[in-house]
Amino acid sequence: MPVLLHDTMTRETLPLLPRRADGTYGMYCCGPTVYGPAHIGNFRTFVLQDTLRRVLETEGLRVRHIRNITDVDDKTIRGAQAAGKTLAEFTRGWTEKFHRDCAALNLLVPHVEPGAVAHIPQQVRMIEALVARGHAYVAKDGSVYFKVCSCPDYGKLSHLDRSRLATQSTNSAGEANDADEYDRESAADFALWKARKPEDGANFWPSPWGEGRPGWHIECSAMSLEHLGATFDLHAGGVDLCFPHHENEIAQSECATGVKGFAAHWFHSAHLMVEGAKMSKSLGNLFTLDDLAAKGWSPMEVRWALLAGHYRSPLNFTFKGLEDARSALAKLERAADALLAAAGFSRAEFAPPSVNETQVTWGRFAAAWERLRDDLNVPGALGEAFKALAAPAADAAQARQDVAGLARLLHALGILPFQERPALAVPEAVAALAARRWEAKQARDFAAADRLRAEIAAAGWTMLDRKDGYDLRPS
RNA sequence: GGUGCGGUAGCCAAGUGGUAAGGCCGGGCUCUGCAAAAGCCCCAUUCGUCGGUUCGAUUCCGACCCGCACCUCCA
Repeated sequence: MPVLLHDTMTRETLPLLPRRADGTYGMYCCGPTVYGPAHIGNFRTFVLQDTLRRVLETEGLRVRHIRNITDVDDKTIRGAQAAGKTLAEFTRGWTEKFHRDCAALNLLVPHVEPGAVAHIPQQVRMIEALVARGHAYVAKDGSVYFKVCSCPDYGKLSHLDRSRLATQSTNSAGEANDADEYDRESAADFALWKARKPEDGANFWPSPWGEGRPGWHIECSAMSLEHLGATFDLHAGGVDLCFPHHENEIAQSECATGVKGFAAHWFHSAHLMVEGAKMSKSLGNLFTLDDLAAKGWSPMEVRWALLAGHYRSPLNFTFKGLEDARSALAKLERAADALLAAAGFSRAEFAPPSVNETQVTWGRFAAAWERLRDDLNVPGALGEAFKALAAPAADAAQARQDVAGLARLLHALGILPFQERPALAVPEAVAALAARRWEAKQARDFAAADRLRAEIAAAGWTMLDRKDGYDLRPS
């Protein structure tokens, strides 16, 4: 039974099967533009892509995962100039930050992470092919545009009517489109190569059409061709990329190579809302992982919260949702501990299964896995997992099966249990009060202990007693 | 206007032509100097509205209402 996933192009839920003879499953994911820290909206998409990859690998497929880094565009150039750095220095810094965040969220490292700047020749070659085949034209200033009307099935992914694309004037985005208004033959045509402008600074490259830089869409076409070939299994991104980015990629790639069927399957994840509102800088709700860490939320709690909804529905990210995630994760960890104890295992033995393991054991988590395999239904899978966990294992043998199944399931979800939560910085005064209260409690001076508890509460902290000590957390 | 997604308990969120998973919160009990935690139990006669098909619909069909997203460079 293969993994099933909804496909944007056909609008059907289809099996995910490798098309290559060698059995590898090639997936290309549109990665970040590295001009600042990625926010949780970006990470919802990357977490979902990572989860899909994990599910495919758990199913036994050998996945080849490509995720690009966009390291040249208006935003990166402006950012580098504002920071007084070269483009390469600037984007390297943000790429490294991105990698740290990905690691914290337990995202598997892609097999290749190609960058646009490192693939200029490939992009130029593809543009040359498009010009040679009559799918692109050179404008007066040396920019090159893709001729949308030369591609009869343009619009097949987003199901947009081509006749409307060129003529529409009342759409919401029509107004703010001056940046690329050079001298296109049609409003629907898009830039493949942008002629050098003064504001580009040192960021230009030679080409047959003069100095300049590649347009945005062409990088993914060139890099997917370079690393996966003219056709490959799956292409992923956020819903916003469906049009025009992915539509343009299809047009460029298929027209340049002459091979139809650029990507066999399209995986788009819905956007994230924050506290019921669209994320935007003006609302100040563009949280980064660091923002959330500063408020005491661990990356695993964030990952859980980001996975809490089905990928095709918009997810409303809230602090209540993070609290839910924290409680649910803690509950899962307790249940896992109980299972480990029943099986006679230690936490160290709660390891993900090896990829080549032939004996696939799901124990009582088979139903959860079925959910996951059917259109990446994470909420359904979690529901089944908790249902399975509600009753204790019948005996040690079942507990051992369950441990294997749960470990496998959590590995597929990328959930790492038993992570240390980062300790919050406790103010010295509060720490001192807590120490005094602990002493008072040990001396059974409960009146003093209660008084100190109240003082700690007044300072905004809650003291939680354990048998052998205590924890402090902001109240 | 076009295209798409969705409206299920206080919140989040699955799901099915046969009578509503799960998580969070809340309530009760047990345990416990107190507090918290934990364990156990309880918590939607009902699935946006109105029709239709059906022995039976939340699930299929139609209409309507509401929300959201995209419609040229935002994951």
